[in-house]
Amino acid sequence: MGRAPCCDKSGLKKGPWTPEEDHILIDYIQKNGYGNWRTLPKNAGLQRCGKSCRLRWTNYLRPDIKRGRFSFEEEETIIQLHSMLGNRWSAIAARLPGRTDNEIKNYWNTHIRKKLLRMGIDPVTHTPRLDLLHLSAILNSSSQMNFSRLVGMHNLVNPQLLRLANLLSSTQFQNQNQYLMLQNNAQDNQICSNSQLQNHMPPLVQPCQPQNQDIPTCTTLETPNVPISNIDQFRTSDVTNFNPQNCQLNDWPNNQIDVTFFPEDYVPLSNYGYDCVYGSDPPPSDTSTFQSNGSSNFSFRSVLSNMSSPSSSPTQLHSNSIKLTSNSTEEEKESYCSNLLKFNIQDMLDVNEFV
DNA sequence: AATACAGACAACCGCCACTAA
DNA sequence: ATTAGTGGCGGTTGTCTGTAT
Repeated sequence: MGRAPCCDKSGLKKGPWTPEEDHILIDYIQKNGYGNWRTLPKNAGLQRCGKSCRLRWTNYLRPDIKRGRFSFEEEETIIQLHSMLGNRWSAIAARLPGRTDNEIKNYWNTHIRKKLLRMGIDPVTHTPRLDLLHLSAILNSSSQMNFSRLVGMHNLVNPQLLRLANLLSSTQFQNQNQYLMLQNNAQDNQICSNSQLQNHMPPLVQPCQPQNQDIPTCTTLETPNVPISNIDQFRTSDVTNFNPQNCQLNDWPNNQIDVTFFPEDYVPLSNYGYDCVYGSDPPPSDTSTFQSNGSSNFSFRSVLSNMSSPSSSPTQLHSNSIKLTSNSTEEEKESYCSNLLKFNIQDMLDVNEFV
């Protein structure tokens, strides 16, 4: 035999709380505390479910709640914590005094998430957009489907997108090692569970197993000869029968890519194309060819660690030449954030095209 | 001025781990 | 040992408000 039901749901009020109800709830809790939410509404004389009372109190009426806009420092903290903890809003809220999990969750979904997307960053993984990465996986999907076959896709997909995707694809195999290393570190430090960690790493190369329903599988592209000018069109195309095996072009020897495939001003990137404001390696001097076998020194890990490592922030974040305060304007803050997480690839193409 | 649309956020829903009975 | 309620959490929805047309 279990406990009695928490409340009889019939006849209980739902929807927005009135000031009178708030007053009753505050009064009651100030006098009696909030030990038992089941009996609280009845004792207080509220026609509400105990759960509703608890939510109203913890998310809105609690005296220690800080109302108003999030400061830039708070926003920065949320991003860092989210990169470590994922959508564990209560855990994030525990590190932001005066803020509730609900408030942080709302702020993330309405502000931060969109901001990261605008910057070309996947708000779930805190790495460059998953759709771009997945496209890179498509391109890298098998030994038979190497980079040279992109030429056959030129009229199907935005060439710039292909270039970006290939750029990212070159990092995939390296990421596997980094993932394993980070996983071990996470286990050692007990930062987060493996499943959480996986959510923060770029996908391993798993062709034909999309990580996200929105993302086409590798055997897609049914609408040949239809230029796809941006990623949204690509994603919404009816693409089911494309078979890379049917590509007619020969492979380039030694997996070396003709430099003419890249923009004239292209320079191989360090740090996976992230232009971290601190610690990025200088570009290699030889830019005549580009190795597509993942031998370049790009590193998403640097991004992840820069965003997630408590030691890297806020000190280093604040080391930027632009000093922001709580009074900084929204534009200043956004500009500052954009610089923090700027892609080098933005130098060679406009990522916003794909957002 | 009216309408449509988007953004913001409060509140609800459903699930899960814990635990009282 | 089992059952079922409680509290907590994350995801989603509903409503209000501001802005654009």
